[in-house]
Amino acid sequence: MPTRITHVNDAGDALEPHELRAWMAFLAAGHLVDHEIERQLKRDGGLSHAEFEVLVKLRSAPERRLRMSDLAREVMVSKSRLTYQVTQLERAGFVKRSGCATDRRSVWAELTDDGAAALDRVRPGHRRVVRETLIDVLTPAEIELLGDALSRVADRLRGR
Amino acid sequence: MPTRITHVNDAGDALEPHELRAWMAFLAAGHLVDHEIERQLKRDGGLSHAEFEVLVKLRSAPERRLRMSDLAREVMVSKSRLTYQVTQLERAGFVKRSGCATDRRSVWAELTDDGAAALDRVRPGHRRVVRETLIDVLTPAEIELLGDALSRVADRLRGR
DNA sequence: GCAAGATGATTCAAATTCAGACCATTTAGA
DNA sequence: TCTAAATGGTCTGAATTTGAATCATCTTGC
Repeated sequence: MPTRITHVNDAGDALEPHELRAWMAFLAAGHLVDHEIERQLKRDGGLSHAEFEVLVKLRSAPERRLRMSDLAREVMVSKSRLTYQVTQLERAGFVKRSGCATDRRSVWAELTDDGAAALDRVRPGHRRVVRETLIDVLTPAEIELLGDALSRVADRLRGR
Repeated sequence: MPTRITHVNDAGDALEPHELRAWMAFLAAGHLVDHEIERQLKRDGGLSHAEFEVLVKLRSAPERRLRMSDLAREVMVSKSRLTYQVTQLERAGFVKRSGCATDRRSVWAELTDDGAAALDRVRPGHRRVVRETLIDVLTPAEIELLGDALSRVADRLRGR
């Protein structure tokens, strides 16, 4: 047990050593892992991580397409940022936009065959990086617990 | 290496459900927590997260100052990005640059009193967000394990 | 049926980030 | 000592991101 705490952990209190360590590790790991991911995707397919995420979400969507705003929510980017990214992906021929019949405000973003192919090209390397940087460094128990804990963290924040 | 492999987790193989879950949670939690952090710092002190990190590192450095490149390494930011950020912070009066006597290539970035004050202003809110979004959502055991596991992940990547 | 407000998406200018070129030291080696 | 390579920082132009404003289309309540 660490030093005995005599008062309640009120919001705003300094973090305790263990908490601070977890926070700093969380930050650093996030930074570093993302940096590796970004590097690999750029090198193997000229994609940014966000663009990759867009393609991934589209691939697993029904009919390989999603409305812009749903896509933005999935990938967790702002609408204006998504507009830009999809424009880039469209320019590359990986995504195609089309109007939505039932709601003429919305726009479908649909994965093209070229987009699917691009995804296939980078995916093996992507998986390798995910393994090498994160998964293979953790024990099965840690993977389990990390999944539980961070899912809870994410779920909390989504419901805001 | 045999080419006969059918189920071994060779690099490049699809992630298993548990692994995928951990990976997605890691990504999502990182995104969402950082978003909250960014929001609070911007609102309470007009600082970006990276700028805040710069001030934090400087505060705990001897004489409240660091050389630009050491600072960049600490904050895990590219040199050119740090140059920009420090220029902004200097403009705001939170940091002061000065030449280094022993190595005339280097530049000291030093935290000013105004910078320290700015830090004091945003810190309580910052801690609150760290608690609310991450720490308070985890059990002590999870905090412990998260710290261990992600420190290992980060350490691995630093040594590249 | 219709005005007020919500929603979906894009646009614009300003701010930030990136990668690489560049300049001035410093360091190492022959 | 001289020179080539390494290091520390900045600068530049292009790319990206941000946040607010805008536009068009739904939705709601009356």
